[in-house]
Amino acid sequence: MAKKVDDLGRGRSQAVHRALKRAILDQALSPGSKLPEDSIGERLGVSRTLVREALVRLSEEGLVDLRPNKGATVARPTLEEGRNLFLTRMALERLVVETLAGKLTKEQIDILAAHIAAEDAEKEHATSIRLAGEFHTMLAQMTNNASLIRYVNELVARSSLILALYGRPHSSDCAVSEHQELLDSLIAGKAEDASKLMAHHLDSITTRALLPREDDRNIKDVLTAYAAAEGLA
Amino acid sequence: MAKKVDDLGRGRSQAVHRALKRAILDQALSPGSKLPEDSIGERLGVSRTLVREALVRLSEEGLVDLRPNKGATVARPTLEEGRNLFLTRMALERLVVETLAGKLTKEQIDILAAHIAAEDAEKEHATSIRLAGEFHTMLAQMTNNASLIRYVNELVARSSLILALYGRPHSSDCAVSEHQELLDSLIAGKAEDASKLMAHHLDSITTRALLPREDDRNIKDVLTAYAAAEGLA
DNA sequence: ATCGCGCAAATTGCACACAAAGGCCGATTC
DNA sequence: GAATCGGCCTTTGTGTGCAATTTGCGCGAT
Repeated sequence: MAKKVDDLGRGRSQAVHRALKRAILDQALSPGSKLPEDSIGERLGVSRTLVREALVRLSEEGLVDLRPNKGATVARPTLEEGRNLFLTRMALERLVVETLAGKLTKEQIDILAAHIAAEDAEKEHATSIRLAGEFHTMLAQMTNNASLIRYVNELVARSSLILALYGRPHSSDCAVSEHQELLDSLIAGKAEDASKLMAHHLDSITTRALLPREDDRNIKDVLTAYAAAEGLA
Repeated sequence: MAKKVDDLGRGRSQAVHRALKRAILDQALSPGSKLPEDSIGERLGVSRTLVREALVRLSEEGLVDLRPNKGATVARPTLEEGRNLFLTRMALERLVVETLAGKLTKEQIDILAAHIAAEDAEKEHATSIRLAGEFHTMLAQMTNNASLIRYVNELVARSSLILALYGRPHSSDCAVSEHQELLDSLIAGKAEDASKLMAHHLDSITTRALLPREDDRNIKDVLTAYAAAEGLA
């Protein structure tokens, strides 16, 4: 799944980067967790230097917060940031499907169809989330547009964080049927339809997973915000 | 111009980052230039460690290429990457103006109008390019959408690189009149118009500065590429 | 004269050591 | 008894040294 192009870069620092990224996306490290340089380095068998480099990269990707003299923590986006992020994501992913509509090769279609099948079969929630995200990154990948790929990857990754924080426990975050419909319009070459479907799809996620439970979610929100401000948990 | 949020982060490493970024965008360091860690550090009065951190950040922003064991060079995007980049930029900046249409405060309008006036008055080419870019980043800034701001900033910066490499010497890269029209539709709250204008505006840049003169541009292109390969200016 | 081999210089990769800043906890004072 | 001050301890910030890799050059062989 990790692309070859990611494997270039400087050897071990990239390895640390991937390890941490994976840990964060798997929620082995939950948002807000402290990320002390030396304990991470110790655990991974490298020096602080490399951990530091990885942390800088991760902060640049928006997955960790890096506060001066206070160290790194797993990013804890606000609900507001989350909504804005999905807005940005929508703009970019619309470009993705518009670019792809009617241009998919047979091989690509097969890959995507297989992936959707895998999503459909998956039972475990965490894995299911990862697969859903991968569907989006795979689409981006197929555009062959480097900056687009990069940003969509980043945004999808951060979306995981958002959903981890604010998502409802068992909302099927990406409806598999929507992925299938999307693929169908892409094959049919209906760019406009695909764009609309993607917009609707992402909008569904925000309304389905983020918006509802506004009342008690807000309470929790406010509490955690203040807790952080006071330096509590 | 540099935002406060950029000034947070770790003091001196950020300073190095900004210095290099500025140098690159001003074309004091032209695309393809080598960026040895120690000579930069010596020049700026810091150690390689900080330079390294800055280079990692810059590579993450796509302004420098970082190749394993081969060091850092100022990024040298291909023409293809350039076109893709502008495609991505278009998607995001359409979101920017759609978000902003009819929502600008009086203060914001004044700031933008003043900036356009400054652009209009500017005679020097390099400064004029910078101002034109700043107009776009200012717009993004006003959306208050963190990820959107970040990406537009990055893309605008990289656009400078592209234009430096492939732009025609005296093409007015951003027609000031187009900025004015854009602002007018934003004030009028015509989101659709603004979006179209932005798309047209960016498309103009690519066709005006990138696409035309395909023949001799290609020649020059090949020449500069080979020149760099041979270590010539 | 050209090609190839190998050594030397330059540059990066990485770790460690020291300096400084922040946080925690106990002591002291009101 | 609570609040504040002070010092220790933990964690980050930064410089430097050494090993490894790459690049460039020169010498020798064909």
